[in-house]
Amino acid sequence: MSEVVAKDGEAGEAEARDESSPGHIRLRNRALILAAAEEVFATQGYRGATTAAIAKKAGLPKANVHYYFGTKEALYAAVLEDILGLWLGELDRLTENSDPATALADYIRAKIRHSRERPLASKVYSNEMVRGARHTRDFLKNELRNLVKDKAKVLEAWAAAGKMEPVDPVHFFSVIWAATQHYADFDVQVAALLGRRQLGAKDYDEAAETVVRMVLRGCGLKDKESEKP
Amino acid sequence: MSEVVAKDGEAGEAEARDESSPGHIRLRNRALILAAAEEVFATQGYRGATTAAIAKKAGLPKANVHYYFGTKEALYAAVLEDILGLWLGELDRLTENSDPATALADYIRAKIRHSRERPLASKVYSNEMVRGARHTRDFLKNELRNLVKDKAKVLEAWAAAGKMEPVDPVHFFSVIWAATQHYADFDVQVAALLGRRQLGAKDYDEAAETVVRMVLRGCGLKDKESEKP
DNA sequence: ATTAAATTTGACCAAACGGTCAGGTTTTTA
DNA sequence: TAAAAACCTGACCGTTTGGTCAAATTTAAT
Repeated sequence: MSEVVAKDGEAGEAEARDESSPGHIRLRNRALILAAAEEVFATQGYRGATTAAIAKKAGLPKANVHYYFGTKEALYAAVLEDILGLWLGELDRLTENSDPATALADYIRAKIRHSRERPLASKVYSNEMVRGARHTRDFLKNELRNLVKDKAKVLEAWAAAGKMEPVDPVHFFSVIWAATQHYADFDVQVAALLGRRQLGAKDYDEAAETVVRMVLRGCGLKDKESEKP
Repeated sequence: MSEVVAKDGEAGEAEARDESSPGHIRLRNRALILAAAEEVFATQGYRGATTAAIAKKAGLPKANVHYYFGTKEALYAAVLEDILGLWLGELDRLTENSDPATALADYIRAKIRHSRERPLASKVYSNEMVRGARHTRDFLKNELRNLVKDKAKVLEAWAAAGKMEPVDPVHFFSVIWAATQHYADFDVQVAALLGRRQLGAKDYDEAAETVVRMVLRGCGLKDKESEKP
């Protein structure tokens, strides 16, 4: 129903400025609720998330959640908006003038780091896609598609300059996103296969290097062991 | 709560044998309900799926669903059991004696075909993983982990024979699964990026070739353009 | 044909759900 | 400091949910 993005909300989960500034209560409570909602939506799904559970996790009464966000659907849209914001900024490293191997390796490592640091965001997004992207159709068809078109030009330029082999940009990015987000969405599965209770720093590093190697070689590039974040 | 697999259910969505055999009603109705449940669980999530919606899609009254499966959770477990069965059989192609490039390429193409033919199964599984694999913990830690250990030996043998470079088996399979299942779970996203309403045969073929190229080159193999299913 | 077993189903229930609201308290403004 | 705006929240409501059940019907076994 409601559509998302391009409304520029006020809180990205970060803190309000100092105390006792005009809207500091609103900012703080919205951030509390958004963080709680992200967790509950990620672990319970849209329908499984109850406003009562979100309120409890945020440490507020349920009516307060409705006071700030109105409906559950509006709260969900706000959570998604936060998440889609993260999505868009990360591809900046890929420019015609940068070195393909370095830029791609850094991008993949950044995506894996993101999977480690904000797995809940990835899970909410994954859930949204699996259920048919009802709240994000326009984002996919406009913002994200245009972004891929832009980056497709970069890939073409690199290929034209003989720096890499030509690739289909959509499938290229799809595989990168699938592989990197897998370590957030399926963390339980990977951990079980590795015989661990949780994934550790080393696991994420090895994951990143595996993906980097496959992607770089997949388009005719050599792994340069670039600087790791 | 309930655990899954290794109970060998009776219907894999297929038909009962002929009519008027002893348990033909049970078989037919269970299959109807399982198919309906897979669709509803895939598109609505566990909590979003209602027994009423499943019953309606199966063309039966709600009480009938409970008559055959007892609780919603038991029905969910039965659906998962069906799906996990598919999971296990597909890795058979990977044996020490087979050619790595051919076997891996065929396996990846089979996984992509699976994503195309049974996207709902993949979505139910994805949802289960994202939500923490509460019904599949034992499957992951036992059946699936042992399977990966087995196939790790095959990869080691191939590497020892100089047929490919050594790889971490868990990350290797994780990337393959992530990339292939992505075309089922995120079909809406890929379609949007390609500017289509739905993915077509050509899209899946190109996806498969992209993944095959990356995976084969990623472990030092040449693409042999093996027979496509 | 008779009985036993399996199947069908509308009606019903307690619990949980998203959402509302009136009346109170705190914060901000003037 | 007084008025206004923003914030808070227990209690409440209509709806939906998973699940039950008894009575009826159909199918299977003897």
